[in-house]
Amino acid sequence: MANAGRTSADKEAISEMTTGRLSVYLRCLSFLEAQELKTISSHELADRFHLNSAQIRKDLAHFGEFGIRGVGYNISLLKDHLIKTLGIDVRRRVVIAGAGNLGLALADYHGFNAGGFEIVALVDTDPGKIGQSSRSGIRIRGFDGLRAIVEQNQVEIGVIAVPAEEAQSVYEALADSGICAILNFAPVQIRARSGVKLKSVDLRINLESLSFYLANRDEISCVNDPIDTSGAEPPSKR
Amino acid sequence: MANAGRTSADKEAISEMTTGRLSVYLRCLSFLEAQELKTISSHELADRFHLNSAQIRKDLAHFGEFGIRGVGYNISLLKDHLIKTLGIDVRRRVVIAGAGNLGLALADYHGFNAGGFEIVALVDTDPGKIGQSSRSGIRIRGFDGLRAIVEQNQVEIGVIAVPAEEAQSVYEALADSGICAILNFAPVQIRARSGVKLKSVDLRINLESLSFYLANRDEISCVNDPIDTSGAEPPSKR
DNA sequence: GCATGTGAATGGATTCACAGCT
DNA sequence: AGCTGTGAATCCATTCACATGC
Repeated sequence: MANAGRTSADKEAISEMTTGRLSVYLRCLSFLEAQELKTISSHELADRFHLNSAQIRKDLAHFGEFGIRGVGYNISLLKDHLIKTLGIDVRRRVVIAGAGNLGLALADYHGFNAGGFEIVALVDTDPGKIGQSSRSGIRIRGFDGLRAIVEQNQVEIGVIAVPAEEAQSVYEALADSGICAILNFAPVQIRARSGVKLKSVDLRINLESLSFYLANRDEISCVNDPIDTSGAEPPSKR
Repeated sequence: MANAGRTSADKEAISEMTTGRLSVYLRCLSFLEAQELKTISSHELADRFHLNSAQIRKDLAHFGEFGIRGVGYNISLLKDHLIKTLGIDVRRRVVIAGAGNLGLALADYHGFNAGGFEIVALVDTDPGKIGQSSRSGIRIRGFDGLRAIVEQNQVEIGVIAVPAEEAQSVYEALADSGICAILNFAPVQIRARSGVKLKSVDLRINLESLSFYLANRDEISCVNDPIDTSGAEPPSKR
């Protein structure tokens, strides 16, 4: 297949700030495409979705020249490009560790079961849960069977949805099973091994942040925020 | 009540980066307190939890002088101080809009029902759901009754757990009902009104970020990340 | 001596503003 | 003309390093 410009093969070290925004742009583009729009300028995109046009251009420019000067960006072309860049043009299989409330909800969460992602199983140690299914039909299997599940289904992503105390050992087990990208929902700082990407989301922190606002709003210049786009840690300052 | 040093009454405009870390420090301190430790230096705290000691000191210094030079910080004193600063020394009541998978899971999620937060109800428009309860017993009530629920229970925080299309109007309804701090899980950029704090969490973005890593790991200097601490938007650049 | 609290220095990320292309 | 792509400028966050106080 002929590939205009470069592929994403330049090793410029893209920041997570940037990649997070790529996801946002992808959403915006899908929305616009659904409205039959053909092209859009970075300016209009910025206006519509409360973004900054220069930032959009800069983010996109990391991955090749994709706009047309004087015109803007072709919506569906750019969308496809972002899908490829984000690696969700191929199916990414996911296993969720922990079939508690959160794990079950994530398994049935539409955003986790569409657009390139497929949850192949939940795993849990509780014998009472094993063999059952989530509402939408994702099987709950034994935690022991993890490695087999991962191998048979080519699972690439693991989600940690277990209590804080177990999170570290579950991380290890997921990593041992061959998974090398892990999303952690337990409220602990997991000690990550190199080569196994870790991303942590702490739901409680967000509530606490709102509480802080409520407690201090008089003295605070109220600032609202866009979708959370994360920050990265300094390259292994061990 | 005598109040050593200042209270949090200096209007220095604390960044959300900072407040997010306060939550992290609070976790760490609770953990240490459970181990009967009495004091800790910023250095040791940094070592144990992979943080930066100067940053810890700077973050804490925003809220008064709380350490003792040559010694460190008194763990339980500092912990109490953080709890007050974060405003979770008083009970913060929460209502969740949307009794789908995510809403139900959040309602039963331990982190949302402890440490100062109390979920008083789920609300939904689906008549089939109204009257039922989540597994842990949170009632599902009609969306119409929102205002009454908010007033009777002094609800301060709203959580949006509805599909993207409905998120904006649910935001408006929550704001109209008197709530002024809202946590949004729908994958859309909500247009916030001033005076009503909005924080958005996009779960899908995190998966996409991992997918990006998988698709580009060869060309990327693998960097792992700490707990997501969010970023704030420029002060109303309307 | 040791650890805090903080100005100064560094490092990133965002924004500006314009050269260059269509 | 209009809009992209990008160096330069700005802003903000993190880190350093030391004066200050226990």
